[in-house]
Amino acid sequence: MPEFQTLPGFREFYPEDLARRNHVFRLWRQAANAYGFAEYDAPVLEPLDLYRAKSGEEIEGQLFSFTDKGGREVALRPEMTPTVCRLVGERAGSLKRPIKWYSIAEFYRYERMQKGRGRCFSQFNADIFGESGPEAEIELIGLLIQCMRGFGLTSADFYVRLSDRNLWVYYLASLGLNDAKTSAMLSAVDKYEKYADDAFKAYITEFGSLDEGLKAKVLSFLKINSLSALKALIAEQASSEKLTARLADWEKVLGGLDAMGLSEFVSVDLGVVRGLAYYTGFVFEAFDRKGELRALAGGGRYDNLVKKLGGPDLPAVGFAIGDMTFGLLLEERGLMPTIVKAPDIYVVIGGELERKVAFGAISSLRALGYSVDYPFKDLGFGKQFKAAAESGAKLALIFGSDEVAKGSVKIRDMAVRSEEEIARSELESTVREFFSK
RNA sequence: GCGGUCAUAGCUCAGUUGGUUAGAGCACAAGAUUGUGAAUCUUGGGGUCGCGGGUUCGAGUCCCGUUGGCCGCCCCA
Repeated sequence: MPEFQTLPGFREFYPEDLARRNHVFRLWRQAANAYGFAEYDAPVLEPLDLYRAKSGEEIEGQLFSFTDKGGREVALRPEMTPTVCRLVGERAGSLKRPIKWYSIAEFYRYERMQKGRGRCFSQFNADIFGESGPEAEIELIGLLIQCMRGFGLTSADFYVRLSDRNLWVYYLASLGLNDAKTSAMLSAVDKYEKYADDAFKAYITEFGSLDEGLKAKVLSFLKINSLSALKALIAEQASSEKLTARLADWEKVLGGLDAMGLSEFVSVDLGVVRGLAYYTGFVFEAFDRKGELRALAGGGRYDNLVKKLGGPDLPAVGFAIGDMTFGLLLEERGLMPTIVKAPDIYVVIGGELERKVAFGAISSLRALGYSVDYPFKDLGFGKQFKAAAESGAKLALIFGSDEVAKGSVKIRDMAVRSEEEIARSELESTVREFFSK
């Protein structure tokens, strides 16, 4: 056992682990690029107040926070949203809209570890600022789906549950609930899937009782799982113009996603409201179809947050995918590749004299961008060919005493085990030709 | 913050009612092998048995504590 252990909940990435992480990041970047999002990054350490302002004082218990040597209260970032709100807010006046940004970054939360959750993790974050209409939701949900589809996951593997806090607020208002009751009821809705009727306990504690008729209406709304069911319920209880008007936004979002060919990935599901109070419209979460894992991704509209954090009034919608649960899903589906780091070329060297000649060729091939490896110590040819085969190189070059004396080099195609002797002057062009096939 | 469970080599594990110097496979390295491919054989490095205390003539083994892993609860931006 090493004297100094890794801090609890932190991860180390040995080369194979990092190769897998890089693979995930690369496909996320590819998806974001395809959707026209620009990548940004920002400090890992932020003023503690940034998170207090967004989430309240109680957030501090779950942060890696401390006082720095200048007496500043700081925290390792637990999420990207406040940071990106600041970045965009500061330059909102000069950024072309819509502002479509993404980042891939590591985050830190001081909490208990569980499957799919650690104290440090990476997230892909994507946000659209400056568009209040549902067009932003279409684009963002499309990107979310592509971020998973790009790995070979299908609609049999995951889906996005789409809901809307506006609908809930309008609906509860039409049932006569005030703001306090609405917020308590949303919290109950959020918990209903897990706790069933017990989810209403907090509401009852706070407001004395829960009318059975009201509860039935809330439950029937919560169980809506299609646009037609939503329309029917609203038509039946049409007591709010806002509700009816909101249906047009739903038509747009679902219609847009359908036109993109993505409707099989999206379910209407008003049982999702997300716990966070700052969401102001559509909210969505991605889950594995089997329901074995915690949420893969989550997001929604937060039109008031940029302003709340000191920026201009700027509508926004965003989501994040965490790397831990997503990685578990890829592994379960056998979609996490075993990435083997192999050089293009392995060089077999006869001895000390030949090594000097070989170094010239190695250096020039490397300058051309080929990945070239060779043994540090003089080894028998048998060992070297074994090493060449184990390295995974596609080509082996042989600088033995015979070849060096003749000014030639043998070039061996490792896959078909065929060899050809060429003049050293032809090496670069021969290699180039081989790899262009 | 709470509960359950586990901890022996880089990895997977064995280790008798407590008894000599803690083992195996895989992996790694050297040699057999100074001109050709994942084999084979030989050899080697690598352990304060998570850490600390206790019981005992004697602890990897039993007891207590602690740290860490895993699983769950709370929470989940």
